[in-house]
Amino acid sequence: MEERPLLCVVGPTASGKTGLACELALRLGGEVVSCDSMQIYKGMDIGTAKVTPEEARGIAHHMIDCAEPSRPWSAGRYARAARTRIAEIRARGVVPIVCGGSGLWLRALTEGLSDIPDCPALDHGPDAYERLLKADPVTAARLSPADRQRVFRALDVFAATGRPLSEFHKEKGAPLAYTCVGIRHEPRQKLYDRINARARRMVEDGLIKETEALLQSGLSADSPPMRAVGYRETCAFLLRGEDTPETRGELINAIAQSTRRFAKRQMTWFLNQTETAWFAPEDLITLKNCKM
RNA sequence: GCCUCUGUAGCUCAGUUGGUAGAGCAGAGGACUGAAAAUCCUCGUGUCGUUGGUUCAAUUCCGACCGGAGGCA
Repeated sequence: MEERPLLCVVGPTASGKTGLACELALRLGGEVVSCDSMQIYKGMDIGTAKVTPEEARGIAHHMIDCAEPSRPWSAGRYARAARTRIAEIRARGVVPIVCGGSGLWLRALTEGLSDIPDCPALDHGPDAYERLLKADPVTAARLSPADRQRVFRALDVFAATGRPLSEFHKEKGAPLAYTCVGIRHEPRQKLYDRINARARRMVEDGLIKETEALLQSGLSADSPPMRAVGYRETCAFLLRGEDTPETRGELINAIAQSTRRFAKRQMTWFLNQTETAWFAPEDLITLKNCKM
């Protein structure tokens, strides 16, 4: 079978990726493969804006609800699973359409990551950076000592394999043939308006109950999924224990604000780390009206 | 009407024993190889409310006026 480049719909949160991916799938006879580091988890629906049946219009979606929030996935695990799934979809003669806003996950899927064994996450203590300086000076040089997450990761790799992370990075992953189309709202305020409205809708649609249920299932408030935009703020709201119209308004504002910042980071990634063909939402309306 | 406090960056405020000012938040830009919706880096000139006075020099001291808060009538 001919391998057409993998079509990927990218862009910041709330830009309209889901709608575009479904529309394309409908026209191309495709199925959607999510590339979203939070929609992968069960029980996180409202806060991650997962596709609803109405939006999906019968289009099959993959790589959603694959994991329990208590057992977080990694970009590497996602890439392996998604590549397998994409191969299966293609084997059926169906066009896979990737849709998502998780930059690193998309890179892992499309470009591949270096082949590094699983390394247990350890607590490397306050002098982590000093130790990394000795173990892996190359990685240490490009990291800020304050970037504990990356410093710890580099030490994890060294502890588990005895090799510096920078050595692994010299061996690139295996890339796929792919092409990215992105949705870009200009001026940015247009996107922000959508984000603000969506934050409100999420709370109205039951984000608080959803978060409560996750916490009651035993998920810790500082587990990676609970630190996601929306859930983090809702946990703080729940902890405060005051549910009034005012505190709800504050919650909505807090969620909208961190979502805006998140969207900005996503745009920085896609603009600078990927080669994406950008379309304005207006152009996509035209696209929808023409025969493909 | 009188008295007291107050007016400094979009917001909350600090400060200048008189030499034109700085934090947090917000915002902007950036980085990014298994937590990535994460994590981290960089960026602050603003008639220091207005207007007179004192002074070599006032945002800083004094007066008046305007806005805000409180108190007394």
